[in-house]
Amino acid sequence: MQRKKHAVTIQDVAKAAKVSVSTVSRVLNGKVDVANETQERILSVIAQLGYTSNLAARSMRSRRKNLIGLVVPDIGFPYSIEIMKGINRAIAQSKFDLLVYTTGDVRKNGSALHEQHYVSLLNNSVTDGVIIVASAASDFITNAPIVAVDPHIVNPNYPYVQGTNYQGALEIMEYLLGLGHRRIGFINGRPEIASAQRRLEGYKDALKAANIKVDESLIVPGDFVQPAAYKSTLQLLSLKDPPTAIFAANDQSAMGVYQAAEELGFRIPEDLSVVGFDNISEAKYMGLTTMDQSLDEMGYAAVQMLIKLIQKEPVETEAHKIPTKLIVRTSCSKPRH
Amino acid sequence: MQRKKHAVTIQDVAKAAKVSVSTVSRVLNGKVDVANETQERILSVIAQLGYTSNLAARSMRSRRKNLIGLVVPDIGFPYSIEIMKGINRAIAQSKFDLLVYTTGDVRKNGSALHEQHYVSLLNNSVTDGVIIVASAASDFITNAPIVAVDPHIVNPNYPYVQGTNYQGALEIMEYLLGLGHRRIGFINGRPEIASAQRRLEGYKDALKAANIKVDESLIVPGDFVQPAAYKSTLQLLSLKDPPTAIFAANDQSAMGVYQAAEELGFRIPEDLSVVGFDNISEAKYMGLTTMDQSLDEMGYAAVQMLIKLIQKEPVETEAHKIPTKLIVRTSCSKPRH
DNA sequence: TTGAAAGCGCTAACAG
DNA sequence: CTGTTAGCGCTTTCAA
Repeated sequence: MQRKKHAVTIQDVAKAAKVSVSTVSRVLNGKVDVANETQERILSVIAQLGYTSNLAARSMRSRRKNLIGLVVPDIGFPYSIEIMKGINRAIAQSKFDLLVYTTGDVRKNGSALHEQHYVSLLNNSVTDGVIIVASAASDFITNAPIVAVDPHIVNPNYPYVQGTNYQGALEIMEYLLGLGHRRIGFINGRPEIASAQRRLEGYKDALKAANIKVDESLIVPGDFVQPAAYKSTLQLLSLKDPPTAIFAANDQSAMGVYQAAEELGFRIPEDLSVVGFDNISEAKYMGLTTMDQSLDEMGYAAVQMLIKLIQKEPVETEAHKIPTKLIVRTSCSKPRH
Repeated sequence: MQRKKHAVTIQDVAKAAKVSVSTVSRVLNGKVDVANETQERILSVIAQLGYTSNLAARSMRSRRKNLIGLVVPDIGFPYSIEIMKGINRAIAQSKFDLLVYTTGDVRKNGSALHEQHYVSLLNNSVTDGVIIVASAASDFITNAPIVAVDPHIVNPNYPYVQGTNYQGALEIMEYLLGLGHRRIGFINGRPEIASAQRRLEGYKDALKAANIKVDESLIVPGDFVQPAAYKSTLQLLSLKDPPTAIFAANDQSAMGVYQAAEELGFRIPEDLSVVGFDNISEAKYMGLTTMDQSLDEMGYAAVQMLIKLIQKEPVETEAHKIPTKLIVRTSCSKPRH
């Protein structure tokens, strides 16, 4: 059974070591001006009593906490997980620890409105800086620095890290066009989100550059989720003149495309070439080509950036762009006529 | 640019609303004894100033924080991620939020020794209770409750949740023995960890029950990681009388088995049946059979249990056992003679 | 219904 | 080198 002792405080330690609390505080914070003998006595008392300083109290008084905050709506979502992997990697190499705050569900606390709340919660007290994932706010009021990863809005007024969505979309299209595809379907993302907008722009611009008229009937909703993409793909593939290739705005929708294509008896990639934005580990088994958005690199870069801000080192003012990369594990096919 | 205003405190709110801090605190905490008029005035000032209460200060004074803590060494590791998925699910349904503390790397702060530290850090200040993953300590001193998920040691002195490792191993063996396998290799886990010990026991007991002598040369180290399992599998498969099936103690080592088997030209499952403990999403593409440890269920159950403890509701004193389940996506083969 | 004041556990001057 | 003291921002008696 866990001992439910009343938590031992710095006072208890001071009393037991027969010194004042300030002396204990000094050894706790590694100040040099403490006699060796006293220091050892205090240390041994601390060990003996199993004392751990009170996070809340300490945070309230000291400037530096060596703690970085992360605000995510949902830590079980693959998207969040990828970003967290990168953040974790960077944290492991740093002297900072990480405190992740989550409500477990975007809907539980209507994220958009409450982002500011959570950021303040951490940043005004326990954290030296905060990373916020997929933020929708255009502004944040904090005294400690903040860095956003893949913000939803287009030009936020705070430092952020994002992928090269437009460039990536261009590359996907160049790849497909290079194989000879002329009718390429596009499964759109959530239209209000910046990254989805950029991907769509890339799709359109690539077509224009190739002198192919944009056929709006080939652009269908997907909302970044599988069911919507599935439905849209069924629709796309039953056109009189169906596309020979499909570009899905993210990994979830690529899965939806796969599901629909399989159901209709289309083989991938022989009958239908599919490229999905974001990365899917099973992609190679499904014949999909993917455009890796390197979410983990974004998380990694965000931590680096935040640490610089915390240490007041210079940071390039322009957004950190993390390059996307095309992963052709199973080649797409040329269109059949 | 983020406004770096000095954080707005309850004092600022009080001043602006022309009331005392205690009155502000009252409306903040939903006390009833506040005049409607005052209440509304304060609320509007709060909104206007963008006030967020200081987590640290608040934690110091109040008993209930509606916050659950989670201590994990590494949030980028698949094992941790699975558990966190379940925890996230449970948190989403509850009124509690989650605060995850991680150093990013087991090695960064020699976990075993520091677990107590991190638990106290959270539990003595900001959280109402803590979940600790893969704990190695046999005891914890805290004033708030704690629940361990998959503890490393055998009989910890605190509430915990774990899988049915022994039972699962038996089932795997019964499955393989039922197919006719008689020489079954075992890739061991980390021998000091309870779950690995139970899996090995299951392996041995199943053999004994089938009147097959345990051949120690078929039990090889794997340490729960791919490289070690890979090496051991090479060794196993080059015996004069190699096993016809291999039972890997976890998913990572199953990957190592796959890699080695592929390299030596063994086809799975035709030439070699492989069952791995824990779950691998690509398993079905690789011909592997898996025993799902349901790490996410363990995380989910841990939250449920912790919430009951926090609310001082009764909890079965005996450990929560989460059943493992065999996933036969691609059947193993019968041994060839 | 409200305010004044005490104090949570800690750090940071300032004396000695 | 060490102790005394003053708060950090908040909740919570206790009076008014």
